[in-house]
Amino acid sequence: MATPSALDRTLSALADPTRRGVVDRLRQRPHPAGELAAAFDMSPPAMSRHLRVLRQTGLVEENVDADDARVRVYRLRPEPFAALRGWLDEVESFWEDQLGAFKAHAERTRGTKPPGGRKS
Amino acid sequence: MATPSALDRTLSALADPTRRGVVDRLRQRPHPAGELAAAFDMSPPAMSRHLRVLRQTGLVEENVDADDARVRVYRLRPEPFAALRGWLDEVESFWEDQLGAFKAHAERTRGTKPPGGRKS
DNA sequence: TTAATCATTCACCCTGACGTTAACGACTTT
DNA sequence: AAAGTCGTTAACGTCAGGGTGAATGATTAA
Repeated sequence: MATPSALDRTLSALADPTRRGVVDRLRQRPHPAGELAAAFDMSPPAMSRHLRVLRQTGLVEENVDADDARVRVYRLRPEPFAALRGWLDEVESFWEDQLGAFKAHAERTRGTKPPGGRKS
Repeated sequence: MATPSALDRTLSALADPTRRGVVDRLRQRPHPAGELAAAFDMSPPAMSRHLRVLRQTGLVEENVDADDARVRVYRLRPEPFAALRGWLDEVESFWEDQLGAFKAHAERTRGTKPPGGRKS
């Protein structure tokens, strides 16, 4: 594939347990990179790469700590989550449609079997 | 990894473009495995493996066609999507909290409308 | 200035995921 | 019964993803 879509990258990023753990942890408060590495019992390079992935998908943003410029503080960003929700809404509208069609059908026919439409 | 969580498997399954394409396609109507393989220009074994992944996470279900027992028809299942939505709601509550705090602050500072609380 | 700290990138290994072709089982058709 | 079709599993090759330790850059502490 030419270039993975934003949704591709968002879902791949969130598929990794470590990265989703980071997201969950950042829900509480922003964290420095080193704290995250320690929290997940992982070497700094490994965590750095995870954070880069999250950064590249826009799931987190990096800021230099005001008191110590060596420290990079990470926090969540909302946009990719909103996009994921948008896709999920679309998919789940499937069942809304089904339910609506079923209700309409039931109302028309009164006490018959659910729709079993086939063939294209 | 002891055993990947249901959310892990759901997100990994959906991270693959082909599998998400299958999900998108199944939104229209149920499809036989062969139709899906053809639609994505992919060998039957490759599609079969994708479908197995989707099945194992509960994202799709397999049924034998009523007219031709060789044909396996796949359709979407709602549960894993609901679970994903649940997690997404939790994550996004982060910003609701932020917004709530901001609204509360604004309300303390000057007089504004009260927040419409919505908790699960 | 020199040493220590924070986080990154670099070079490398290694497992797992995805694709292919070949073989198989189940069913349908002739 | 024999041949053809649908879909799966088996065996194999390839490549990206994720881990490590070493080296680098930037900043702070001694």
